[in-house]
This record gives sequence, C-alpha cells and structure tokens, in this order.
Amino acid sequence: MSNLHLYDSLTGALRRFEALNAPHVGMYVCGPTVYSDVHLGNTRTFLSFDLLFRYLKHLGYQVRYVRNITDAGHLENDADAGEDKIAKKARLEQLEPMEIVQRYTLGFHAVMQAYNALPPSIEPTATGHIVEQMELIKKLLADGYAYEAKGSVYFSIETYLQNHPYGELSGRSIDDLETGTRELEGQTDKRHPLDFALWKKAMPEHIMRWPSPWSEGFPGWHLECSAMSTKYLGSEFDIHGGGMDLKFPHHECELAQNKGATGHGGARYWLHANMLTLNGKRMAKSTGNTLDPRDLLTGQSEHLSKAYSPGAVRFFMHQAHYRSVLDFSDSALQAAEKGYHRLLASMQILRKRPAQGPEQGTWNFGEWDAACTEAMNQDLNSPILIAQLFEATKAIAADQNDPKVLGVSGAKELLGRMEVWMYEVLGLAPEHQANNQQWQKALDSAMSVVLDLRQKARETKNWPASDALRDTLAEGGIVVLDGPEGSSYRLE
RNA sequence: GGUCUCGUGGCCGAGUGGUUAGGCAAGGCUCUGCAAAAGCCUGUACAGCGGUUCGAAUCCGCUCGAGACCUCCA
Repeated sequence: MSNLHLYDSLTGALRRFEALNAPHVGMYVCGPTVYSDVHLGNTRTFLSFDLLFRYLKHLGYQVRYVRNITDAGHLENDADAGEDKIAKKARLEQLEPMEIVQRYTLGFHAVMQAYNALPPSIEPTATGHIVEQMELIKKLLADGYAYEAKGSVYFSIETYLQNHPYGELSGRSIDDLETGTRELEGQTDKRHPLDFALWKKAMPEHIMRWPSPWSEGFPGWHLECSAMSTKYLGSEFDIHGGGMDLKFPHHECELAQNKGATGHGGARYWLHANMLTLNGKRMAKSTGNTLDPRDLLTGQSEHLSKAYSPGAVRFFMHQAHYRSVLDFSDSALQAAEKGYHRLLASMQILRKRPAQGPEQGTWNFGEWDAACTEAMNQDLNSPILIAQLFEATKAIAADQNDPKVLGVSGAKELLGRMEVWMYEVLGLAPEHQANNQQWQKALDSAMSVVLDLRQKARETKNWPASDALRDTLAEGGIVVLDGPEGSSYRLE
C-alpha cells in the first residue's frame, strides 16, 4: 500500500510500515495532562503526530487515531505522600477538579484547532475509563503480575522478568535502573524498587477518588493508556506515539502492563517525537521555561519580537525532523516565516498563470513529485519535502519567463500537488484566503482607489506624492508592490 | 554518578563512505523614477585528536562541549 518507513524505538531501526489490517491503521498517542495550559513543546509533539496522521490518510489508510486526555491526575511522585496534580491545582484556584479539567481541555482543543491539527478519531479520558482500568488490574492480579499492599496495587517487576524482558524500549538494564533508583519515603509497600503503582489508596486530602475492590483510590499513571489503547485498538495495534520524555518510564511500564495482561506489547511501532527547546533548554511546565502557543499568535511574549501566523509556526516546526531536538528562537521563526511566505507567493503566481505555452512542459514534474513522496516515506522527512517545495518554486519562476518550462497542464498539475503537500500533508492551512472575505473585499476596493491615485501621480512624475502614499500605507502594514503590469499590494 | 543522543558553513536545519540539501542572512547582478518585491549568480561546512579505508564530515576509539532520561512533564 505504501513504501513508508518509520523509525521504531523498540527495535531502534527504520522499519517498513506494514499495517496489521490494511487499509485500517490503529494509532495511539499519549495526550496532555490537563492541569495547565499546553505549551509550545507539547504542541510540537502533537503536530508531529498530526503530520503522521495526515500522511497516513494521504496514503489512503483509514486511520483510527486515539489520543487520550489525562484528567485523573498523576502522583507527584511514587510515594504515599504524593498528591494528585489536578486536585492540587483545584485547591489552589478554589475550583472543582473537573472544572480545571474542562478549562484546560477546551484550551488544548483551541490550540490544536488554531494550529490546524486534525482532531483524533477518539479522545478518551482517563476518568471515563476507571472501570476498564480496574479490569486490567484484576487481570494482572489474577495472573500474578501484580500484588496488593495496604489498599494499593503494584506491578511486580520481578514476576514480569520471569517471562519478559524489562527495559527493552528505553534500552536500560535492570541493574542500571536500580542504581538510579532513589530511596523515597513510603516506598516500603513495594516489594521491588522498580515496581510501580497500578492503584493507589487515596489519602484523606485526595479529592479525585473512586471505590475499588482494594480501596477508595485512584489509578496509577501508566494504566490509562494500556486500558484505553486496548479497548479501542485491541491488544495488538499499529502505532504508539508520544513525546521522547515519555519513553521511560511511562511507555516502558505501559508495554509491561500490556504484555502482562494480554501477552502483546500493544503497538508494533513505537514512535517518539523529540523535544522543543527554548533557549537551549527543554520546555517544561514545571520549570517555567515555556512559551504559550497562543502567545505566538499575538506576539505577547518576552521571547518574541512580533506575532506569527499558525502556518508560519507549523512551517518552522516541520522544517526540522520530528526526531531531532528543535531549538526555538524568534530569529529562527522569522527566517522560517519568510521562506513560508515566499512559498505561498509562488503558489499564488501559479494560480494566476495565464494558459500559455505548450500543454506539457520540460520540467520533470513526475520526478519532483516522487522525490516529495520519497522524503515523506523516509520516516516523515518533512525538511526534505519542504526543500523539494522550494525546488518547485524555482521552476515556477523560470516558467514566468518561459512558459515552456511548466506548460499549461503541467502548471495546473504542479499547483494541485503543491496544495496537497502544503495543505493536506503539512497542514498549512490557506489562512489568508479563508477568513475575513468581507474585509478583504472592502480593502481591495479601497486599495484600488488609492493605487489608482498613486499611479496618476507617477504618470505625472509627482514622486513626492506617490512616495508619500507608499510610505503611509507601509506604516499601516500595507506593502505596495510595483510591477511591470502596474502596482499591487500585500499585507505585511 | 548511570543510560542515551547529539555537535554541520554567519544563523536555522537535512543528508551521506567518493556526486549541489533547502531556508534565512550576506555579497554581486537584473528589473525599477527611487525603493520594495521578485528573479539569477556566489559561498564549499560538517567540534578536536587519533585509527580503519584507495578514499570519511559519514565507520571505530579517545577528548572537549551540549542536551534528554534516570523523578510528574510532549
């Protein structure tokens, strides 16, 4: 069905993608914990997987894309003294936990929509799947992979190791892990330091709690993904994605839970998107080194010199490979924005191209398009895809002087494919066309009058008058473009 | 401290055992009343030191530097 290759973290190799039940593809991505606003780093991860989702669809797959909302809150740490993050924030703001969840879920959706990310097929919540999580615990208990201690249930690494390797995803050995384990207060209930909680008995101050056979408590933080991916995609499915920081321990534990409960690890391909850094440091809610994706659109941040369009930001992100660390800076974003605008302008030229020249051009359209596909097939190499789009720009420019380059149908074909790659695959919405049609119409008519006036001034060589018009418009963000066929304008 | 990843031209950022990534910036030119925009041309890089090889920036070792994970985090 395709020649897509994906880098699988489990095997550490580039593997040809073969869907388990083509043309259906099951894809699970770890979603956000909704106790605060998503930051730009989170956004990058979700846009990376949006790119994958879009490309799989582009290839003709029918994708069921499941991305969870973690609304049950996780422990602060693995100790009994741990506090539910959502409950903590709720007390801080004097709000109900679910009020916090609602607020930040809506905020998350707004950001995803603003950046033109396609919604997942299913967006299950952890609190909506407590029953499934408890069923999973029961299964693990029955099979001996878990044990109960003082109302809490833990996953037993020692039992697991008798049948399966642990650490295969993150490439860690048990010895390494044990060396790195800290002695925390309250870990005494665990039989082994690497055991992790499946169910935690709630402390009195814990607000979010559910009754269970073991205690009134709440599920462990690795459990929801195992429960929900199994429920909606089956015990074996195609792709599991998430941020690089989730590889260990979250995905490692998830994998162990899956294997313990079903015998299957879950996904056949484990994908990890790399971090976005700010000032060379990882962006994280907990350290305050963050950038709000909405601030980029308004320019309201100490890190920004101006506002950017969502498309420019997406373009910036896709100019780097999803498995590379990308460092954010205002100047890097500005550079990306310029290139992005040039690309859009080039497509606009193609749209307005008169039907002249031969039917077929000399430019090798097929080879170019194949190179675009090849780039994406190589583990979603969007930087190379974008480089190819710039190659097309050169052909379009050459065609302006010599219509033999693209030809009439060649030009149409190229435009169609560029739109597919830009809009459909890279998710760069044609933003300037969609919104404010009424304003656009009004501005166009006003500008035609102004440009007409200026043209008259130029014809009489009244340079001071024509330049004054140009300067005034420039102050308002309108750039006048003088060309051989008269003047036009664009918004800065 | 342990595990791992990375270090590319002024900046961002792909890729690769022997052939131009691309973008931004810069310089030159074309166009232009001037400017802007646009187009064309130019740049010869791959942390350092050794090694393997006919040949390495690409493989191996060491050194230096950066980052991630080991603890909630996309």
